[in-house]
Amino acid sequence: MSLDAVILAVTEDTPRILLVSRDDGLGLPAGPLDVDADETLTLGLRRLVSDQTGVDVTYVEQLYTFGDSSRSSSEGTRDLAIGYVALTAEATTIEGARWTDIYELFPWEDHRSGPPMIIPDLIDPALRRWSAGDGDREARGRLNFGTEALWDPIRVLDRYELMFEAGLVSEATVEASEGTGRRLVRDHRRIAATALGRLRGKLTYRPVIFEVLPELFTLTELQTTVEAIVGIGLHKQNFRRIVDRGDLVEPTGEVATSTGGRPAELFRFRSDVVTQRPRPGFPLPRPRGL
Amino acid sequence: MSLDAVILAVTEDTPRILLVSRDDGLGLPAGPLDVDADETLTLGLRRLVSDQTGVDVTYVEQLYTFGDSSRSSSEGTRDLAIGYVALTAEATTIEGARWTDIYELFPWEDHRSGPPMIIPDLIDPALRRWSAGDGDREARGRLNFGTEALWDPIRVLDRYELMFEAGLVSEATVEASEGTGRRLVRDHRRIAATALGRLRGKLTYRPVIFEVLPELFTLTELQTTVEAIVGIGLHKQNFRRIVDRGDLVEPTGEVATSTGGRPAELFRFRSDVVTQRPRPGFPLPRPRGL
DNA sequence: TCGAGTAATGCTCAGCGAGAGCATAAGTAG
DNA sequence: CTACTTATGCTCTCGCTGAGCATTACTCGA
Repeated sequence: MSLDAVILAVTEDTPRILLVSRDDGLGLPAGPLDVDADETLTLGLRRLVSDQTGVDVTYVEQLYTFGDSSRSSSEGTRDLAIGYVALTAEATTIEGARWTDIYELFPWEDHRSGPPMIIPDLIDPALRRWSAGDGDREARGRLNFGTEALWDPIRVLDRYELMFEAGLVSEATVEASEGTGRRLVRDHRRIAATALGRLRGKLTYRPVIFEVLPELFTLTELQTTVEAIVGIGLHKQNFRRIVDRGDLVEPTGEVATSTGGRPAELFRFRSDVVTQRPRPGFPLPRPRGL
Repeated sequence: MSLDAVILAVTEDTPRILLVSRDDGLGLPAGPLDVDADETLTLGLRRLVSDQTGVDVTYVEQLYTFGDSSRSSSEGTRDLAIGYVALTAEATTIEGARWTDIYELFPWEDHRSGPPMIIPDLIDPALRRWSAGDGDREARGRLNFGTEALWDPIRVLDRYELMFEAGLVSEATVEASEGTGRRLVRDHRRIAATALGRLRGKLTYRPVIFEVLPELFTLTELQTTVEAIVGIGLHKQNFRRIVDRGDLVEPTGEVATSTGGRPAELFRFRSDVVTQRPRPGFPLPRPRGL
């Protein structure tokens, strides 16, 4: 039984995932649960991450338990893996661990400056070839990579699985096209996709974003951090309106010494929103067509 | 390592959970994974449910993996339990298994005819005693059981945990007040709460409701089934509008031989919505105040 | 010192969707 | 034929969302 951790931080508008070097390539921090030392699974995960990377995470959420027989190491046993997402402010790692832009793993997921070129240049043509004539495949292609108006940030796993089925991403045992992002060992890239989708969804109803922000921050920093994770650009004034009305932050009176332009006020997270509002978070623009 | 299943069906406007009799009381169908026989965890769960209850489920979704040391049976090992939600049309069970109205477990969750009396009569006073003077407790009480306008159907687990902390529900090792719903063995009632909340949320973006409906149904049957699970009443005409605009169903031309009143047309689920819309489901009325 | 540049913050407005109610149609039971 | 019941259609209002314009408060260079 192993614990696999997807650890995310955001620095300078870049969402980064913590990876470790293994014999067979890069992978997630992962390892067995120490049943003697760790009271809970969450504590086990924290210790494991700390041991392997030197990073202490602030937020932990269980993702999914993977246990198909394709994971079995030998007959009569079953390798279970419990996946986790964890958040933290970016910190220095020990030897063997490194922060990597998560969009290196999923280059089609970053739409902050419009749809990335990899979609029209590489994915769309490949999907067209893959689905030629098959109406169901065509519909899935359209839904997942079609018009920008239908783009749904949370469907990360659906898109990854579509790419996988179409032979566009490689996993440990399956070779596929090049140029579609960095591969990880075993099914770790798939777990990372699950994590990114889950986190994007969670942002809309829980204030988890503040786990990756410093104590004090400007509204612009808050916005660009949200955008980094969600992968789409947001309207500045409307974003402020959401923050205001949601009572998510409180002003501190201090201002940031900015570089050029009017100085921004510094804000602090109001942690008691969670006992005051049923779903405190950042509602994303809804994809059109329900 | 065990698999625990929360199996739900809806008959005659009542959401029912499938329970089995054990030495120490009622509980969820549960048992170990057969690593030889079952290729995947999901298949293992289906077999287990079928063996213990005689029911074949149509939809299975993994919920959560529980593994704190409080579950350990002995030193040096760890009892893991993977919880699942499953859906099916209600079917006859074998001896020892029975369908039970899920609101017998959570009587405060059924708001289809307004707030249930147990809230003002029993829960509110008890919570007031529990939180007397403590501002944070008071805020949590208000948020979870306060005004009907803030009632959020998906926060089932939050409410259960609040009840538990306030000594209002019993679990295996913890005695509490009477009259607050049927108890189950171990932490099975908590798992059921997790399942109900998850399912309510899922309804809003995935067409899982059709897993508990027959092939053909009227719009009223569809609505009452949704209401049964969500636990709140919905505006009839607006519900139709959602169904129409969401392209979730298609007319069959046939009509139901109803009892009294104008006959209703029969509809069928359009299963290809899932490849056409990013989030096909039934948006619930949002709680006010974000 | 002044003007240009840059970013923060304030305000407005059109369009859409959700919530709620009224009106009509099409059956059944006496 | 009438009263009753349920299904279905339509409308209207309000609030929220998306989008843009305007103003403020700084820095930097001429």
